[in-house]
Amino acid sequence: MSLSDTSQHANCSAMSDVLNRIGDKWSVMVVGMLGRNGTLRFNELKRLINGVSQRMLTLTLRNLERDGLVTRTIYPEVPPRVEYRLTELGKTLQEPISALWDWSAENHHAIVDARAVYDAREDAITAETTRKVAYARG
Amino acid sequence: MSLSDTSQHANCSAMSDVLNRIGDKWSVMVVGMLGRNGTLRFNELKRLINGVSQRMLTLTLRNLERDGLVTRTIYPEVPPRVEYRLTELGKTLQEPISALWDWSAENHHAIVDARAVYDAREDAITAETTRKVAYARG
DNA sequence: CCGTATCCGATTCGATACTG
DNA sequence: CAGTATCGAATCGGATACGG
Repeated sequence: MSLSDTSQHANCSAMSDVLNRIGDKWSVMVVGMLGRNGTLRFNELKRLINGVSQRMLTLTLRNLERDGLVTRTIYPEVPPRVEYRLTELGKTLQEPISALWDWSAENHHAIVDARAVYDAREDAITAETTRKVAYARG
Repeated sequence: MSLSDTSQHANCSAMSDVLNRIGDKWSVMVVGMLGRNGTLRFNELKRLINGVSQRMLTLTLRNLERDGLVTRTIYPEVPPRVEYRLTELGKTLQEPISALWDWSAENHHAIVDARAVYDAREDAITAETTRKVAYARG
């Protein structure tokens, strides 16, 4: 099934829960990092992924593990060591995510520019309204 | 810049806001629908996208317009008619989104299965804990 | 028809503190 | 080191009502 095959009748809810996970910022980051580095420990991931909190990294990794995209290996040592890596299924996800990543990098500037144009226009409208109000008042 | 080029030094926050929009379920749906159908009116989109509220569709379309991915054309008629279509930039987004969509369709079952296995194991652990507690009590 | 405005419950997420 | 638990602020998002 491809996008063009997906008729109105196809149940989009099946895609939704996949997209909910895929679309999650932290999940994308984790898959990206594990894809590049192979195997990483919890705190290595935490350091690599800028801005993720311990809580969110834990939740993200649990969800990815639950979905069969990441394996979690515990080494019963002191201090404890836990290693994460992509499963075979997880590796297949690398390609579409990489495509999205590339697109983001390539078009980020265009989007930022478009936003600036849009916001400038919005501000102009607001300013004009303000002037009209001021005129009505004056 | 590709995924493999993205070093630890690269600022991931640039990707983040792109991914925030891309990862949004409704945005993906809207881009998918507009990509397939070319031009759609507000209520056509609302009907095609299962479960979207008027509020969310409006917000999603505004954000896509702001990001330069969608154009909004108003025809000053009675009753009013507003048409949405992808910009050139929006069309380039179709391919990576389509790849992700295909991956979702292809691997949805594997993920659901993995979740079932994971949850069954979790339940087993919980049950065992419960038994131990019951034993300790009894 | 195509929105905007408002309310409000649900969810998210960071911060913090604590554990094996 | 690698988590878990809890709390509160913030955001999300549906429902509803209203407007051009």
